[in-house]
Amino acid sequence: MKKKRPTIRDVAKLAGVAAITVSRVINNSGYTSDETRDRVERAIAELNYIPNSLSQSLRFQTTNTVALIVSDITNPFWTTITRGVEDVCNDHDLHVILCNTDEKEAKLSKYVNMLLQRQTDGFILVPTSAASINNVTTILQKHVPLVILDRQLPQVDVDIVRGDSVEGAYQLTRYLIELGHQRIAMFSGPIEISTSEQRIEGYKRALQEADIAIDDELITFSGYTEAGGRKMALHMLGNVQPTPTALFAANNFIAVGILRALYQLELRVPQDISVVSFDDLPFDTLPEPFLTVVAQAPYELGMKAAELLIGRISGERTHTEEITLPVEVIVRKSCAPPKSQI
Amino acid sequence: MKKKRPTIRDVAKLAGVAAITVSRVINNSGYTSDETRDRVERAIAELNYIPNSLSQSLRFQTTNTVALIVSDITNPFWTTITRGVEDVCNDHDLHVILCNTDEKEAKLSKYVNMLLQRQTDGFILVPTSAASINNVTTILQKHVPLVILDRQLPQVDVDIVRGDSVEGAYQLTRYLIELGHQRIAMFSGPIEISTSEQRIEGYKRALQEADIAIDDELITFSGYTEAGGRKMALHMLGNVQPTPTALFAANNFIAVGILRALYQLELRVPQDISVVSFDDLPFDTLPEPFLTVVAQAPYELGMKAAELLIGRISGERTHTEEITLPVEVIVRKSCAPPKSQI
DNA sequence: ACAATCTATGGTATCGGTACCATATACCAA
DNA sequence: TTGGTATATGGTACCGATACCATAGATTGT
Repeated sequence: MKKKRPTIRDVAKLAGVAAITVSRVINNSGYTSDETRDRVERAIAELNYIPNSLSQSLRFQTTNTVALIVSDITNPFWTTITRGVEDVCNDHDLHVILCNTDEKEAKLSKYVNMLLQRQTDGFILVPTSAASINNVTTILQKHVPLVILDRQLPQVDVDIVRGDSVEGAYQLTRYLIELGHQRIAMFSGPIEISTSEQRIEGYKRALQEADIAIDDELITFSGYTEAGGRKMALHMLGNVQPTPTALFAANNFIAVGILRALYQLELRVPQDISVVSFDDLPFDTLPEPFLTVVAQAPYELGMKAAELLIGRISGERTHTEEITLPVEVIVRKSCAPPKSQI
Repeated sequence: MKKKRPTIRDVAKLAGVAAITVSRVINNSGYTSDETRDRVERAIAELNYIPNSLSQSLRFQTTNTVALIVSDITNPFWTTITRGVEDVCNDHDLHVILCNTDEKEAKLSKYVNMLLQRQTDGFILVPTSAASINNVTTILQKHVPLVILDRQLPQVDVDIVRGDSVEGAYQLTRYLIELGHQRIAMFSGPIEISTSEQRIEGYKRALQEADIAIDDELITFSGYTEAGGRKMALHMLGNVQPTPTALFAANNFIAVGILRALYQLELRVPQDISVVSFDDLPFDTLPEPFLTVVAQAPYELGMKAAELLIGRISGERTHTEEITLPVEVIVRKSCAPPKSQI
């Protein structure tokens, strides 16, 4: 015997007016006499009435809600992006629904369907793999605004915001080469994801420019996770000869796995081996950050994506945009010249 | 000239049946002949129809949505809680809306109002201060299920899940005392928050038991932030005499600020000064975590909160529950006996 | 053979808020 | 006085899905 929440008609009855009059008072639209306004306001206060935005959304065909679908908010890279998206959206009275896919295509599909059913006004989405194209086209078919974040999808004409993976990987690899490294291992993320490919591309380009032969044995793949990094590091340092003198982690969590594996192998960083990472990791080492990284600007990525999306939603923009934000190498203490050269 | 999404009536028209028949096909309710079912399914496929859950929610008076309101998902403590909540909710086909208050009462109010208007089925909420009681009663007045997380509010009869702050602070302080520390500084969070009070209470109790006089100069307050920790540490070590030999951070972000301040002051941890923290901080120092902490189990906190909430929503439970989860001291490397005693 | 039951389908009202159109009074200008 | 406009309020339909009741043919039991 739960008491039902009061509706606009309950307020109207109590105030002795029609429902539409209450609506006018609430929204300050049309004409209302001071006296009626007063009575209505008293009735609203007495009943503790709040309007039901479900019915408003149903009428207006808009929910003022956008979805942000990322892989894993446990990673500070994504939480920072999230804050960027939220801050911009809140300024525009848009609410953000946050979803984690854990890089699973099935979870992505589930969320996309759910969110479409709920009449979400727009999507900011991180594809989990090339297969995400199905979900992307599902959204576009329904003419719902969509911005892709971080990872490219081939052959879809859609807005995208991302960091410059190729350039970042290139610069970081060059940095290692300039320190004297020749055997640099690349610990990549999943093979079908564009950021993986592009980071490998930048890595290869830097090697080629320096006339260093590319050894495919030095490139391995796994998830963008600590467990993946650890596994790859243990394998690489146990089985590949000659042993690499520097390790390139394709993201921050992979770097964590690598560092932990190296510790277990009793290899010191940077004295015995150098490590660099794509993406920064706050508090990677206290009191001072330790990892040399190429950092994207995640907050700005989120902001830009939100701005693009809002442009679409408002209808102010109709041409597709591809935004690539610059990255920055931050040199810290995880690298040294290779051991043999010291 | 945006094309409108197809409705159930469009499907019905195309299939040559009534809307209600389409509804029956979709929901597998009532009777439908194989032939009709076929026609309807073809029509659904052709139009790419998906049902509008807004109207369903309006009818059913339920949205299958719960809100999780925390202070800041940048802090891994809250993201981990979030994952616990999400995992349980997803198992029950509930969707989670995540909101950050940044510890600001105004943001909390804004979210609570918005979420109530959207007919959210339940709330899991971290109060920002004692003033949050207004928002809490607003929710309870509307008979919407609510579980308070992490921080107690006095004089409200409401479900709550939290870690054992008093006991945790007590144990951590005892640990320091056993190492020989007598002057232990407490870097607390905001003064009106229950976890602050309780951690101070545990700290004081341990001191009293050891017959160590409580020096109010050794207790300072600020936000649960890195900036707060830094500021408090610089003040404490510059102005208070005799200087404390051990520092107690009331949360992980305060600990970060402290460690960075100590680095700036060229004090080594633990050789020159010991540091402990409430709440763990993943990757606080790579490759191996460094801080000695008392850890709550954030994932479990989130799970428990979600379970309590679901019990309320389903109506299976009507009495209020207060759950206090145990905490655990994790000794690592940030503490040593006080310098003078070495 | 006839009622009872099963199977299949549709009409209408409803959830809560608001757009649209209608109505009615007051006031001013010509 | 007439007409036009500003002010104030209400009735009805609609957004999309579905519960409830109604209808009607097919099937079964006695």
